[in-house]
Amino acid sequence: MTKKPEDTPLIRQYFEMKSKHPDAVLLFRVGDFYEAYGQDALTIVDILSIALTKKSNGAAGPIEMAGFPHHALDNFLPKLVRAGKRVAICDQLEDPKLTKKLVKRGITELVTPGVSTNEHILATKENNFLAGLHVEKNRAGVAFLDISTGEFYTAEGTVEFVDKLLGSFSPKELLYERGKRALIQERFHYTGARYEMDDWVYTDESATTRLLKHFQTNHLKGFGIQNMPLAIIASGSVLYYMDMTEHTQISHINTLSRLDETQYVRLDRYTIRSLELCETMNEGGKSLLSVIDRTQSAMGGRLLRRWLLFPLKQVEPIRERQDMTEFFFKQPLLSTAIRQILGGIGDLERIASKIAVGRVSPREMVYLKQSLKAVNDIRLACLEGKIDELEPGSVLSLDADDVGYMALQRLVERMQPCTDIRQRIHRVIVDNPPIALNRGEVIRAGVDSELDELRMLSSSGKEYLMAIQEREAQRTGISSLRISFNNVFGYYIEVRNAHKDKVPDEWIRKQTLVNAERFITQELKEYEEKILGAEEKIASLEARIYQELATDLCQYLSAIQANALLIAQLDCLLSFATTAVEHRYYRPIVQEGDALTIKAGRHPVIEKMLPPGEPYIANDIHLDSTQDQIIIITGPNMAG
DNA sequence: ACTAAAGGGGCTTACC
DNA sequence: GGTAAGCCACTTTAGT
Repeated sequence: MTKKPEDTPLIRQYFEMKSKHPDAVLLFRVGDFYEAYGQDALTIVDILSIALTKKSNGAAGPIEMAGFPHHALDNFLPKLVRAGKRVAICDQLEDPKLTKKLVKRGITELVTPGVSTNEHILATKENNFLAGLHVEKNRAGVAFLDISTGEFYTAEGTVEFVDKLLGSFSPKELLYERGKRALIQERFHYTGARYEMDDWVYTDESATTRLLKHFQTNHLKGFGIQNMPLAIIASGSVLYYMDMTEHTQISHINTLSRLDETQYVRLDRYTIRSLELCETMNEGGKSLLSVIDRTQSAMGGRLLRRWLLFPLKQVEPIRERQDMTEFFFKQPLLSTAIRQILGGIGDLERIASKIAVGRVSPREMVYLKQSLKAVNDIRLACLEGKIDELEPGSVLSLDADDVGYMALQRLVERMQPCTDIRQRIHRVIVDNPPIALNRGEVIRAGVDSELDELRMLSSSGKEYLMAIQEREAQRTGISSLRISFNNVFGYYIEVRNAHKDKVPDEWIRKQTLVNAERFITQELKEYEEKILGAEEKIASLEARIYQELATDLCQYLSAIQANALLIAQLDCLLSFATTAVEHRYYRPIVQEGDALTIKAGRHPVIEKMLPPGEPYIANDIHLDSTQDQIIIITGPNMAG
């Protein structure tokens, strides 16, 4: 009888984790490295072009292995995701020092094309939507979620309508019920990453429960979807997927917006593509978006793209946008000031999301503080005409009766000063913190007395080392004697070879370099212990205080998000005004009816693509539903 | 400018 | 029997 050769405990642990997500590549944290074994090793070697090696695996014989240090995850993870892989990240869950056995490990995140908070995977001015789809007969429900910004939308309607939404949102990943692959392939024109989930997820009850629990509410009326069973199921399936991919801290997803069929012109994917709204079909071309995008902020950029893909249908909201654009057009001083301030505003939406998922960096926190201050500056500039950024102390006189200004005021008044958040961050975090939170200098002095004491201890220890250096230099007569630090020996005394003979007997030689020798002494090691001990405590204390602040900020997420949306709108409107000035665009008169009249019209993209010096020949167009229903345009089809 | 070692777990091998 | 030393991906850093 032959016994099946046993894997070693580590490899067994790997395949245990692997069995939870068999369709994902598993990156397994072992010490400083993320490792993959067996088939996964072969896969990542192929995608990442790294070396294949092997790991001994007891009686079962060596197993394929590949890996990279944990700090390189940001480089490699996006490559795997872009190659269409689902990647399960498995981390160590306990301190290896506290156990003699194999360290406990667990999957902390499943990264997929549609679920990513990693900025190396995300495009700044583009959303990263995950879509959930549910079809029944001729109708379908759909939900779109961008976990990196917290935006969550849903809709229900004919298959044709939902297919158009898929075209406009262009999600990076599509979820649907297992077994419906053929049906979905036949009815929808989606080509990206897809994932099938169990049928029990697609029941009204399971979805409703999930939505109510997530939003902590008693009914779905507040979202206006109580009579949209397919939309409810689609939305619920998306939330289930968050759970499944270990994204459990998602309090930034705090509302579900119903996409209203009646408000927007529906564009299908062919129209979007052939009009080259966002992307061009040929090399070196320009999309309409790239020609008109003068937004300064990331969220403005994302909103402009959405405005372009969801053209308004109703006259009133169009006019309101036009009024505000015209106001900016007529106020170059204010516009310039605001544009400048906008340029200094960070990605509020994505910072808010990072706070929620617990991955905000110290530098992002300071950026948040500065950005919220900038929001308030814009508020004051628009409401009171204060343009300190441009000319300190000067105040513009704005026409209070201007319809555009009134609309702008209504928008800006909703911005929140967020003084609380700004003060909290300011009180706790230093002005120029490091990106990462590992070795100190993040928390401001005076925040915590224990921290201050430890810092004193550490710095006085260092001062004492300098005193030792001076004393020993005098005692031995070695003037070039230096005390310094490295990770191998800690603190040591370095002596140039020229003075080798003057070294006292009690010094312990540790290392010989080409033209110097390194020694330690009893005294040095004693102080080293004090200093390193203090530094270790400083690091853990700082981390604790930092986490407290980060958790505390979670209660303000919706205020930050509200500001982000208002800034995005303002940014888009200002971008329109900027483009209008630059390209000499005119404000079209929009009214009910079906006539279209263009006088001396120019195609925005073609005009930009002309070689320098070549004039654009503008042309007139008139179309309506009674007299001039058809016109024939000859030549290259570039009339727009 | 170039090279070698460290980084940290787990496993094997060598040695007492 | 236990313990110490060697190994291993990639990147960074220290040392030539």
